[in-house]
Amino acid sequence: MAVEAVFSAIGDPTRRAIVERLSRSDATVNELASPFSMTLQAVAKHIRILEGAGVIRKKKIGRSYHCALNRAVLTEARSWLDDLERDWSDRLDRLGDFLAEDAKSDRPAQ
Amino acid sequence: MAVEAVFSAIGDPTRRAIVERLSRSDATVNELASPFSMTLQAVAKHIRILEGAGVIRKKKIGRSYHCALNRAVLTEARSWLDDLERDWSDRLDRLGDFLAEDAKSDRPAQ
DNA sequence: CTTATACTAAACCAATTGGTTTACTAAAAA
DNA sequence: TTTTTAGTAAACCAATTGGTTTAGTATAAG
Repeated sequence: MAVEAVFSAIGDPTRRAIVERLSRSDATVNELASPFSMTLQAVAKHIRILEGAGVIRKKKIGRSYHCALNRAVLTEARSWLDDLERDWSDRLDRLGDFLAEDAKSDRPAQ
Repeated sequence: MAVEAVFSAIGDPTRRAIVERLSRSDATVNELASPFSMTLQAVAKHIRILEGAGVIRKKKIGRSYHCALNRAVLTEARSWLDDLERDWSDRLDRLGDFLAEDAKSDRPAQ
């Protein structure tokens, strides 16, 4: 599916917190919202974005909505990073890193 | 360190394209900008965001700026996803998935 | 020296985002 | 039945974002 949507979904700190929370246990929308100072509606919006990206699934049980992570999509995101690192490593094995000497300084170039 | 900034940085499609491009070879700001229809300045802004997040490094050589991926930070992002998946899997091993197809009336864990 | 190149810096603008409030519905509790 | 709970839906708003243009700086080429 869309790795596109996944990264942009977990790019938001609130949504990453929700995802982390769900990695520990499934939870209802209310349970997910309670740690935040924002309104339930705001959190519900974030949840819908995560749902739209396929990061989580939601299911109505009684009058509450239970949420759970969708492993497949998260695995896809990880694969994107895996592939990236592999391509990068392969290339370095062949060519060497012309920026290697600067690797220690984190400062942006000027 | 700031997985925060990393995910929000690669949450943008233009910036992900830049990162993918850099996984194949290092490149100058001009080289990175050329495939895009937007202005050089717009791409330069994206590059600065990636740099600020620690995803890439930039170095002035002559009058051009050369960019390269910063493996460490990308690895961190991958670790976040790894940890997430590990926590999630561990929990499922212990509890089972209440959203699994036949939908038992399992209460969500706290 | 003069001009072109490869950028950076900053002002500016429209569209998107993240939040609010207000209003609604379905299910459980009293 | 009436009320409360657990949400959804939508209008609305301020701040951020992603783009532009204009202007400036350092280096290389003519």
